[in-house]
Amino acid sequence: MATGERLPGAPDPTERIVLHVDMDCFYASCERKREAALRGEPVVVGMGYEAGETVGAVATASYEAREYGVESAQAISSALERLPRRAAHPNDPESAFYRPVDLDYYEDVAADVKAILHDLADTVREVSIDEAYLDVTERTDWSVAEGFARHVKQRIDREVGVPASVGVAPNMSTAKIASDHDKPDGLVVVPPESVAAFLAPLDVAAVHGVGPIRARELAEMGIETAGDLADADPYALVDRFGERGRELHERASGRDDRPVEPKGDPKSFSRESAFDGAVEDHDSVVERALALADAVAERATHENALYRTIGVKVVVPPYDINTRARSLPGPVDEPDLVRDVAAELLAEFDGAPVRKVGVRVSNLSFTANEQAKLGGFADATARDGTGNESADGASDGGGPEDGDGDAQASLGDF
DNA sequence: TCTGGGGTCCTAGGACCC
DNA sequence: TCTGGGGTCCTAGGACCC
Repeated sequence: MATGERLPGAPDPTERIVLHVDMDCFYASCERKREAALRGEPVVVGMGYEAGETVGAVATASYEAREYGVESAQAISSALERLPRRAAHPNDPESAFYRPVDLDYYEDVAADVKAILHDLADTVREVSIDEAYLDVTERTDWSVAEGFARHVKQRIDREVGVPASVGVAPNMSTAKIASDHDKPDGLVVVPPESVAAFLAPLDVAAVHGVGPIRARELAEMGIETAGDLADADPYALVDRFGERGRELHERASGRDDRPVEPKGDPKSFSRESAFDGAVEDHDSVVERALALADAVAERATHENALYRTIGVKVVVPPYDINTRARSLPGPVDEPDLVRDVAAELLAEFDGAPVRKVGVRVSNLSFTANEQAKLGGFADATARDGTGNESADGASDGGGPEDGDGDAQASLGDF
């Protein structure tokens, strides 16, 4: 069996020290950072709250707002039912501050946080705007890992002013579960010898990759805790869930050999937009799609990405998701083609009621890379891409990602 | 809770190739 | 002619995550 097999000479994965850093209700924390009046109050950040807007959802709710049942992905109307706007009820503590999503600002704040993380670890995997894994095996030791993690939290709080939860474990999967375990402002350390005991009592849903559907299927198999999952027959899991089944079994058992490595180039860019209710007028749908096509193409151009596949997504009532895609002979950067192909793919849905439409480009290749490979261009325009790829200091408009040229701030006290 | 927006990975079937 | 086996690419859909 695969358990414990390693290539000769490979480092023992059980000896790694991995941190998962998860910013608490990040968008709400950012709003609080620049607006002190929001501190300690229920805050809801979302789309569709502006005057005249009707479709929208909660992106992030502060923990105070969550107490009232407001949660992310919730429809605007539901959130407002639970917590009306503070503006309309100035003296009612059972009301919330609603703020629109301001992604540019959150990205600025996130960049400050990420700079600290890169300073504190040799390897950082930025998973999303508010989440990252750090391999700190070379920077600390299990005996002082808790102090190290506390230092990470404190630096973020002191230098940026937003709270984070941190999990420490011998691998990414367990570290992630650990950071989730005591949110917000959590700090959970799970040393190698405690992994199994830590995971066993947790609900299966705590395992990354178990959503509502799989949780229900697992329950039907009598599997309710991570311990049950770890004890289950892996073949039965593979039967039911395919390769995912094996993966879930490994994660629930606290095994995860994936190295912490920087995220590679993105695989796709997409934009989508919901209508207020279902729209039957095909021209309106196409019109919306063309705007999305332009936005997607612009994004790709800006990221120096060529695309070979263009696709659309059409959501029809009640909530059926249809996707159509077409691949081109070779990679291109041609905004007009994105428009044309999108419109053609949508023709099939002429006459159908449409709730939501989206446009996507995929099969990406990055021109900066290819030019570098061809070796022709002496210019130093290195990559960037949303992920990162700490090249030498280049950062175009996209995502400033200071390559850790001058890292090593030392953490004296450890 | 009747549903926003941006992503990732996996699977299955069909076409096509050797 | 009666039907093997391996592989790749493409499309569509599903589940999940933040």
